[in-house]
Amino acid sequence: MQSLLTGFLQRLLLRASLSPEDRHAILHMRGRVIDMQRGQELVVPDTLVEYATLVLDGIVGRYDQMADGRRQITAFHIPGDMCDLHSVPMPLPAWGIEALSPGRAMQVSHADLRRLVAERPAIAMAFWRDTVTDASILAKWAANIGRAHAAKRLAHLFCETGLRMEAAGLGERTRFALPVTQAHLADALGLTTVHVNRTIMALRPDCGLTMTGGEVRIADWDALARLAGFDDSYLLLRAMR
Amino acid sequence: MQSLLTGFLQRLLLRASLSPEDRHAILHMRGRVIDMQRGQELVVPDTLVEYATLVLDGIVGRYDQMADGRRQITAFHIPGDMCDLHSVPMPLPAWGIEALSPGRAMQVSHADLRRLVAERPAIAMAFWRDTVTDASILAKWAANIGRAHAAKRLAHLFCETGLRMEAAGLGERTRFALPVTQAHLADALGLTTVHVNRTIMALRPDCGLTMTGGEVRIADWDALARLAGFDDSYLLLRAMR
DNA sequence: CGTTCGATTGATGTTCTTCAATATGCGTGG
DNA sequence: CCACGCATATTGAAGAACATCAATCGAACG
Repeated sequence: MQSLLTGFLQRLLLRASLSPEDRHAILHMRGRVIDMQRGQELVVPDTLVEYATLVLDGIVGRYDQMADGRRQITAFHIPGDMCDLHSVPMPLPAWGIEALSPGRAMQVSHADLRRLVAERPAIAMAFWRDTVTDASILAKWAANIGRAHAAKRLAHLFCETGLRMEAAGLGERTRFALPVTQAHLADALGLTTVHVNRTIMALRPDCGLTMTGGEVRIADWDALARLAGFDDSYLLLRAMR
Repeated sequence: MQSLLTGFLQRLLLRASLSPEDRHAILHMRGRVIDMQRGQELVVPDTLVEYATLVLDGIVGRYDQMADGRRQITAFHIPGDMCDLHSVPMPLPAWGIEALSPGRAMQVSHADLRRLVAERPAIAMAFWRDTVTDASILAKWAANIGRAHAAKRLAHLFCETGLRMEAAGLGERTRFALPVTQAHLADALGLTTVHVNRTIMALRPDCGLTMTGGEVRIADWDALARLAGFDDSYLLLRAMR
């Protein structure tokens, strides 16, 4: 079980310092490992949850479901992310969480997490910081959706995901696995699948961007970052160093 | 100073239960009261902050500033909100905060807040919960911006603000002060001022909505809520009851 | 009384959506 | 091994929502 948790600990250590005892406590959390199918619901909106979900493999998405059937994805979670750590202080979320690709996850009970938080202030602060980081990314998504054109939105999302993957040790910023569909990208960016498709194809010659077989490759990172107006400070990767 | 803090305590108590000692500790926080002008910067992006800001009067906005001058407002903060409580665990935010109207605010030092959090686990949880509530609202904003047309976006924002005002004891959902400009609304909704103006005027006959002299009145709440597809669960007002 | 900021209006252009059809890949069962 | 079905990707044409540019109006304020 320990090896499954190293990714999560690594993520926390990006933005917090934890004592050996705290690290030990993180690595010895227990949970249930589940296999996920694409589209599988992990958290249903407005339903009480009793565990947080650590992504082990695959991509998981948080989304807002509208009455008319439209949906907005508000986060991509990559392996090592404890999605819905929010539910520890607030176990009745209005959003939903679902697997965007096949993969595996570990469900860690709120009872365990609350005990950890109560006994270890440094872990409490690290968890709080983790949800604040998530909020910082979400604010940037809102800005991207509200104020950028399609090409810039896509470019920004790919830059962000590349950096997050690299920071998590899951590839390079210019080459990483992102096994989601164009419809998922559309739901994340507030666009239609048709327009996402056309925009990605326009990005290929401009930035050497390809997305085939669930793998993203970025031949010209600088061109993509320039188009996106990308500034990584919102990822808070250096905030506590 | 106590009376200035009752609004914040009231806000926390919407979603948390605190012991008399905890309440006492909240009410006896100390801080510096400042007057705000419209447009005044409270937090500059990518700059270290050493205090959180409690809104006493007026409206405060969190925003993302893009390189090309465009800006996206990612939160409206009303009196009683401790904006940037996020900065307690993460004092180098990528976003900015500015006064959207004249008003007053109280700056509470991080040192005091961290001490409070370290000594009082219930307050730590209440603060964490507060930032999670903010994230829930932000996720809904992202969905609104990404997936709703202009009229629906505006209607949703007015419904949300009305309910939050009412919950904070600052008016009724159908009548409350919102002293922001149409340009602010545009920046919050990912639209232009021109389009906001035209859309508001279209909402007047449909939902009896008026916005004059910084005051919003909603004659037909049900029509507005229907248009917005409004469901208040994301405000988490009943989550901990 | 002029200045400034915000609200309003008009005309025109463009990004993106919508609707529809077709293509492609991939797993599954015959 | 091939045929089939399903999900995803791709392409085209037409229309709608919103942006842009530009001007005017109105109220607050020094």
